Amino acid sequence: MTEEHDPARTARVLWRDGPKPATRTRLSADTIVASAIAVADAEGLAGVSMQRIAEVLGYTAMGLYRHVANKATLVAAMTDTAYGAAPAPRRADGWRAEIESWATELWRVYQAHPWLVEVPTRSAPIGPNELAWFEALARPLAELDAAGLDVIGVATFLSSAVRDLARIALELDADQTAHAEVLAEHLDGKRFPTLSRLFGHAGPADDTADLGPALQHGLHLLLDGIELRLPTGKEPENHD
Amino acid sequence: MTEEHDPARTARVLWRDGPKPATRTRLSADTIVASAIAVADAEGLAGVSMQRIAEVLGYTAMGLYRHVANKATLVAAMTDTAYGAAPAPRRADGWRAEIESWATELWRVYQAHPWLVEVPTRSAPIGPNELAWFEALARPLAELDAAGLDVIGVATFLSSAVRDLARIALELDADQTAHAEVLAEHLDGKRFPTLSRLFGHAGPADDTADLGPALQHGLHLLLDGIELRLPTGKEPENHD
DNA sequence: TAAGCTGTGTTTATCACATAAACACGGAGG
DNA sequence: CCTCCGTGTTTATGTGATAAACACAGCTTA
Repeated sequence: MTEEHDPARTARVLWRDGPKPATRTRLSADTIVASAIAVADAEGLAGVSMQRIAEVLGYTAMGLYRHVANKATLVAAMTDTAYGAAPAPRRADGWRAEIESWATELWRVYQAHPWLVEVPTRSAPIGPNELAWFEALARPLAELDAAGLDVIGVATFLSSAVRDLARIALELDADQTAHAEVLAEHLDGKRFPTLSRLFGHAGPADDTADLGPALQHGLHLLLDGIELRLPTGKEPENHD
Repeated sequence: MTEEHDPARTARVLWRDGPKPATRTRLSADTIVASAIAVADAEGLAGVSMQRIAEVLGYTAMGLYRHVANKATLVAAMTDTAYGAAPAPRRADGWRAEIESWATELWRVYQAHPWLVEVPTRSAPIGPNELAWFEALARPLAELDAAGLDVIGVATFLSSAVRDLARIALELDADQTAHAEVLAEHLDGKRFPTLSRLFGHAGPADDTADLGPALQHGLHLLLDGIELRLPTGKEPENHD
């Protein structure tokens, strides 16, 4: 069991609430986080160990602890940093376009930092960037005046879908053939009629590897559902 | 870096394709998996170590390796087992009800085995139960004859949302107050106008802790979106 | 039925990691 | 100049996965 991830301490790093900027210091939380992200980008979260990061920076593992409390904190900081600045509002484009673009941008973040989906998120560490992303999605939804729309609920639903779709897509990316084999071997038509028909005999690898389309499609349906609730019988147009 | 999770080997355990049932053996993969699930239910995935499980069963850690290859395999087996049998088809109830019920059942699985959302899913290990769950969702969708509906895409989208919503709900459950504090401290109205308005000053803890509603709501919208594509101008009814 | 083979569990050992504790060194303040 | 503190280092501990060699019980076969 890992040590008791202290959320308050973590928050202080995430929001740069540290007490003093310190003096003659070579290392800093920011450089550590940056290196850790670089390593994770290249080798996945598994490649990030205190020793490894220290080594990359030319220090010893224990040196890092002067700046980051513990590994959980480091990972939390990496995470929030990796999300980066949330997309700027684009009211002019209309709410649908804005939300679709939001989802696409988030998808790109996961492509750029695949390890984000591996981050064990025990005790949701909500950092500034993560919050800003959420805000950027909630705003257009909130301005919508759709009957009985639960903004937080929808926003959570959507963020969740994006994250998990990204996770699956990245996993398949990494492990396509093995996955396809197992499936091919066991996907018999009696037990799984629908799936075996849909996947056909070609195996699903190619179709499912890029979940971008699934995201677009699901999102589209969801937005159609929202549009239904807008005032005035404004018919949902065909957005294909 | 953990050892190279061999999917073929894992598959053999998941699908019980093992070569021989073996002879005079006290331990077995099934007992090991069962104990591991029990431990995980009680203490989370972090509580599951080879030593721990062995100890529970009255053996040494290395003894387990005669039956499970490695820890990744064990976890994969735990996972598929924990999902349990997929819900039986209920065509009579209509497709909406069937899908809503599917989501609810899956949500319950996550409540029963919270560690499922912690499972690091590198290289999607598709076991029989997982596949059956997916089939149970894909079937009603596939029978739907909705214009341009990407069944696999929607099914993936929905499963993803359920899993990740469950993850978030469980995390908040575990860590509510700390989370609320951080939020309360940093959620200023200038940077996050929408969020701070929606959350109000009460803090979001109570509202977001139970994501069941968010799931119901998002699902509802999604289904509305699907319903729009059904043949004949069959108007979506109000399912509140 | 005795000698070995094989399948099961054990002992021992290694290595990777996180992190605690004591220590060392260099500059800032008295 | 001496001392203290901040910053990084050395040393040490504990946990976990898992390799390798070993031990023992039955089954096999002669």
